[in-house]
Amino acid sequence: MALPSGPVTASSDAEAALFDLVDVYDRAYEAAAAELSLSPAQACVLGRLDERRGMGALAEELGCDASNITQIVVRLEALGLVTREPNPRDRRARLVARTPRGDEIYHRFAAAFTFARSAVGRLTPQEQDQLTALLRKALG
Amino acid sequence: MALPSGPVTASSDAEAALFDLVDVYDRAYEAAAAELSLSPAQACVLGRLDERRGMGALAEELGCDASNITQIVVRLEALGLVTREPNPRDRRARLVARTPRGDEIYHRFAAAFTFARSAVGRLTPQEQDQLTALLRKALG
DNA sequence: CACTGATCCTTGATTAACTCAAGCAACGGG
DNA sequence: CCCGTTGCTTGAGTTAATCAAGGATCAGTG
Repeated sequence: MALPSGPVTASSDAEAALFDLVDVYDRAYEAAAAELSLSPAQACVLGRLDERRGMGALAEELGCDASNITQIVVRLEALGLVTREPNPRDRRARLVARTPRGDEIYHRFAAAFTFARSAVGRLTPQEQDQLTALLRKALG
Repeated sequence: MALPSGPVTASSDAEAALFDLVDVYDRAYEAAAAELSLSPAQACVLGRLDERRGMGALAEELGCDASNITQIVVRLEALGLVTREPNPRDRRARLVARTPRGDEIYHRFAAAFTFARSAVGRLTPQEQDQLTALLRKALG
């Protein structure tokens, strides 16, 4: 289990609530991945492959070094969850795509990660809209 | 940079907003730690040492194996940020405490981690209360 | 007091994530 | 046909995390 991000001593209830949310969210994500024997990073990459895409695009979107993506994709490939096809338009590049098994595992992961769904589900539709608006405003 | 926790394809705006919040929060935490040449895990442990405490208490609070804490604390000790004193009441146990330098570094970290503070600061006091209530309800 | 089992922590081994530096191959403009 | 750039991989090194095993100490019991 990754150590939580915080808390820095919260100076308000709202900050403390934010921290709790982040902590529970992250732990739930990790637990859902673990149910399918995935690391959080593997689940994350798998989740970005609804469309096939290049290694570089993944690295940029995820804000990490390309070599990190290489490593994670190699492991996903070894698990039979993705393929790396040559890109016909550019022979330097490779297109990563989920296999049928990758699709299945990912869907099961998405089903197992109930936290965000059920958290939102505890709110009325109005409250959901309120929350969305408040978070968007807070995010600036 | 740790890969983000999600998104699982969000089925509502509220879920997407939750994900965005968690992502930005985690990245900000990591960036603040990096400013002080700390890993997120080191910052996390340092933040739990306002009072001196045992290794086991840290492991339990953080939900990880004791040997993980040993490792992190050893590095913090090598950096001169914490000490491991013998526990006079139990010679098996050791009490971890921040050094003055650990205090200083941690306070600088807390100052650098502005995300939660400034996010909440973008809201009026009423909105802050609303947000807190909504998050608490969503957390169940 | 001596035993016994539990507790506290460390060590060692292993895996994964992440970063950086270096390199290869292919692209594309002159 | 160069040559700089781009896309990705490889290699080396650090950290985090887990598990298994072990040493030392404690605490209760006979």
